[in-house]
Amino acid sequence: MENAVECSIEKALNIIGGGKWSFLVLRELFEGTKRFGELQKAINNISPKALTDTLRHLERNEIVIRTAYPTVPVTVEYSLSEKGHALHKILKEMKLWGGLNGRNIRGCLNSFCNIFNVNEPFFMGKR
Amino acid sequence: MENAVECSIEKALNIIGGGKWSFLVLRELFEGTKRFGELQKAINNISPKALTDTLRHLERNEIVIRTAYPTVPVTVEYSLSEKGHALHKILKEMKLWGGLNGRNIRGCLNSFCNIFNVNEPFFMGKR
DNA sequence: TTTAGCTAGTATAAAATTTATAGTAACTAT
DNA sequence: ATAGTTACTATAAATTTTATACTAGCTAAA
Repeated sequence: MENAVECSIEKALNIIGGGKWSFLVLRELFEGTKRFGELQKAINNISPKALTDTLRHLERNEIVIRTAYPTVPVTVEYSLSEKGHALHKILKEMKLWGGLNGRNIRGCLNSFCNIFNVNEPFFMGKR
Repeated sequence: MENAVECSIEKALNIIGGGKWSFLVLRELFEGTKRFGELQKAINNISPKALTDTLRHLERNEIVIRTAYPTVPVTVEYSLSEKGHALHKILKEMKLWGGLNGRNIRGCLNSFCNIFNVNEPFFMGKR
């Protein structure tokens, strides 16, 4: 277990989270404070467990702040810490790139697949 | 299977790859053209299968260009396409953030775990 | 002429992670 | 009493990732 050397990109990735949902949770929280149910509705196909795990991970890494209010039933709000807000530039560049380079590619590949009757090549695995 | 709506961030993430290795492969390729063996050596703990899968994925999405030379044994080089180069800004911001916010956190948490004898809280799962 | 070594991978099974599904507490509203 | 709310947890099943060994097609050394 030699974790000695770790570049800044690895550091960032490890803190943000290896999971595939972190960036999408962050995307939602950049819009402002949100509740569990709102996040679940906004993020397509995320399971409550995956959401809980992602939020806990981000919380432990001081990116997300969890605030529980003693209402009935309990109300829990999630927001970004300062460190979390600092991630905005990454997301911004990602959005820019996705907007410029992501156009129709998925649709094209899906069409390709349909026409030639081959496996969906877009993701590395099945969904 | 409704893939109808997809924000730019999702587009970017889907193209870059859900896998946990894509960003690290990209990091290496920003340094210039590299070969399979070089990438494997440079990226800690990546298995040849994971590397192959990641490279194929990036290739299919036109981010990485694979060039095979008919030498003996065969020589294969991987480099970034123009679209791949355009990802540089994302990586740059990630590196910046990681440099500023990633310092010692892992070490601190590991120490915390040792002292209080709790599970490693840094990753979402076990490694 | 066996032996080992190289590159760029595959094949397979085992391990780990992620998902789906159902269920929980502790209430409120009807 | 019944259904509905929120923020989750538990469990097993499905999927993904990893480890391990193996391949082709050569070269270079002993």
